[in-house]
Amino acid sequence: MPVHQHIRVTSDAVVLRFTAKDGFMVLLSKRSIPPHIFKWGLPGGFVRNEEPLEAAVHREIRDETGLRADYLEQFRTFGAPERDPRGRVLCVAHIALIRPSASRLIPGAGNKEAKWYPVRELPQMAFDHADVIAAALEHLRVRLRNEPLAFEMLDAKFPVSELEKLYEWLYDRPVDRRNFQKKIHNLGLLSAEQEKLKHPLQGRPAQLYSFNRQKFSELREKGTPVEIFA
Amino acid sequence: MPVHQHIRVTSDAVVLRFTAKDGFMVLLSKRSIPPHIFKWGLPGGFVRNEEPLEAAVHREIRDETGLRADYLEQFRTFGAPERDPRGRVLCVAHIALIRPSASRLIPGAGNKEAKWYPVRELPQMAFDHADVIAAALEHLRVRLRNEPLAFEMLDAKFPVSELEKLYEWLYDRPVDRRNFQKKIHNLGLLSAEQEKLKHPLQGRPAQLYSFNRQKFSELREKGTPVEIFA
DNA sequence: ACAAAAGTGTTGACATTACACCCATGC
DNA sequence: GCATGGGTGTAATGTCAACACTTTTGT
Repeated sequence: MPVHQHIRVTSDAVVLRFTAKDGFMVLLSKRSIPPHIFKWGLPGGFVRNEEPLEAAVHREIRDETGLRADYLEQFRTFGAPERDPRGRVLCVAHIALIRPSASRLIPGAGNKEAKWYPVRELPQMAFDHADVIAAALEHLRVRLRNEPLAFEMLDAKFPVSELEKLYEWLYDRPVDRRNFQKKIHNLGLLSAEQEKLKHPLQGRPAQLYSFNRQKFSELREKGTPVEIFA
Repeated sequence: MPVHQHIRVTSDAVVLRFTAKDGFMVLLSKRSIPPHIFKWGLPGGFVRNEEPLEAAVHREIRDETGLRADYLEQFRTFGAPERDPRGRVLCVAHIALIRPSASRLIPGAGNKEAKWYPVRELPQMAFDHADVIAAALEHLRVRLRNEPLAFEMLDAKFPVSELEKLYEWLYDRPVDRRNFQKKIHNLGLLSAEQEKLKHPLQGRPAQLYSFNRQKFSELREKGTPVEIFA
């Protein structure tokens, strides 16, 4: 039991939101203290001694931005010895997903200056946080093929096209609308809602669907392989 | 920058090996000090202040068991506040894979008593290490579908049946021998070797193959989806 | 009427499943 | 020659990719 070990630990989050209009956006907060003062960094910070890692992330997101993530998952710990100039600091990195309707930043709700940035146009980043974001997206690309995480980024009711565009954006390739609809409907994971999209900017209003979580669980229980996206 | 944070960090490994004869085995070392003295635990230990996480794992595996892992990958950090009675101790957990030919334990090569245990018949485990092993296997089940990690658990030259049995064991279901061969050969990832298996216990000697890593990289580069196992 | 987005069906290519017999070797 | 595991083909089915026109709405 080493008395001499001196490693500090932060719990940080790559908070992501998606809209067809803006693509994937990541929530950053401007650092107000050194090191890397005035650069942008991931919401997060030092874990308290008795605090679970996930609780720390939720607390930091709330304090720095006023938001509450709908989904949170740890994905990797960054531990390169030189990643923080203050000394050895591990970063337990999480992916947090938030629905567009819950992602509005209310000025003054958090203690820091926080802002959504397009994932493909990041500002000058603190520490190795650009790497962390890149790793988070790569992790998502793996997870979204088989896990219904995309639905954590959409509002409760959504048009199929929104889901499709999410996948198109993430894998950066065009998807055939007809084939996508066929596949997603054959899986039976979507339930049609009464309503149609109210205010399309242009064009025919879309049918709205919700994710049938129950159905998904049933398929999983039965061991049916569920591949949402190839 | 909290002077009051007091969290210690270990880097631990679920070291796995596979043979058709014994299935998946995990390398455990017997604890010689409290807490959980005389129980079995994962090889691993406290990270040094300037030491990368992976280096710490390799060092601990070597010191405790005398072995050297062929493949090492971090997969999750366990951080529940009460998981260690000594106080807050995070466990950065890794999966390590080792080939059968490199997995023989030489008594006295490590400082501790180390032993291979069948993954399905674990002894009394220290800390939450049984959970860590379960999570590692679940992680492997996801990774082995698309990543060529199975080849890190086989010797350089192996019969197809060995690969097949590895997948059968991990996913705990029978696989059709003919279909498996067809699929794996169509992917083109195996190169036939000159030799055949020398000393089969019984039956016809098997053709030996090696993993064509180059070919795999080419497919990846081209963006061809490579699904090794459904 | 025009612009914009939503909805929809068929076909050919390919991949997956299910299934049974012969082959090479050691004893 | 017998026991053991290795090697192989075909037919039916299901899945995926490619492809274009019509519908509904707002302006």
